[in-house]
Amino acid sequence: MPEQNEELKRAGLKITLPRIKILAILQDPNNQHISAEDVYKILLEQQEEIGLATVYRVLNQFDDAGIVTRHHFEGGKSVFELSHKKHHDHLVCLNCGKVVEFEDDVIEQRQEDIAKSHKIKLTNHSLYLYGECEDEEACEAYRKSQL
Amino acid sequence: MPEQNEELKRAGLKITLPRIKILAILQDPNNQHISAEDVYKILLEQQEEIGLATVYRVLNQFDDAGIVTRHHFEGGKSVFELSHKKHHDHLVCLNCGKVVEFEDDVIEQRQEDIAKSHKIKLTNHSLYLYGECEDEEACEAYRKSQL
DNA sequence: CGATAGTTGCAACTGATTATTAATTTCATT
DNA sequence: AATGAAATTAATAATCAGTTGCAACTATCG
Repeated sequence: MPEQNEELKRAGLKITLPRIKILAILQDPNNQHISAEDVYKILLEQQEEIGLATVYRVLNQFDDAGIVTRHHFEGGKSVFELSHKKHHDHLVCLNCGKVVEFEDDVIEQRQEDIAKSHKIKLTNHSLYLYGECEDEEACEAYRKSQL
Repeated sequence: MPEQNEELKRAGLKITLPRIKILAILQDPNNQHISAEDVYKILLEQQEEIGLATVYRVLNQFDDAGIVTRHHFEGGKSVFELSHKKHHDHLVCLNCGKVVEFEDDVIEQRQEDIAKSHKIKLTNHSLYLYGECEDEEACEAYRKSQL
């Protein structure tokens, strides 16, 4: 009974095969910031009998339970990542799709100040930086490795 | 021949009724940060014969021409605003939907630094702050005024 | 005015996500 | 280990925002 089951129990979710499998996929370091479709594809590759709707449903439950965090990167579809301990924002290369996580206390503080100055209590925010790797070699190599 | 026609001409677009009407709606101070659907609704209220697809097409053309800027607020659908001269970010009240524009040079600078430190050339970014008005009276009043 | 390239409205389509529902599975209790 | 209620599932249809193909129209230039 691996630690995944603990996580599910803590969230008040029954331990089912789809949930265990999906959680395992999310825990794979290669799959940080993954879309529902891509989770589904991996499950199919693993010969799992699962419906795409179940993947969406489970990811939403994980989000509600705080197990994962949903992000809306450019490109229309949601991506999910395991909830870390600490807050962070994202820097995305539009060429290779690489995602860098960062945290910046100065920015965080300014956001608070700005909200306060407009008499709004901040509940959350989304900050995404988009750009292009300066090292084109590495960028191209990474892009190819992701297909 | 109002100034709208100039704007369209400059963008290399023919001056047609749908484009003039849509541009006029965008220029109304009440309609900053408006969705395609809402533009369409206003046109219908004005007894205009127009298709929703045309609204989407025209807004995309305006975006390409730099006349409007597209934003992805929480909630799935895009909103558009007339392109201002200077860059700014947005602070949104999740209760009443009020949108406050702000600019902060410190944040802008930190973003540049962060991107540079990760060897990524920044092309653009999206920063949205979400919260709740502290003045609940005013918030509620504003919310009602938007229906 | 007449030609033509750009536009329009409609309807059908897409891609991402959610709702419905009948069947299956978990799990606390026998 | 067997049981049964409640939760969960797979499959399918439905939805929602946005796009596209196309025949009919129209702004603009000569």
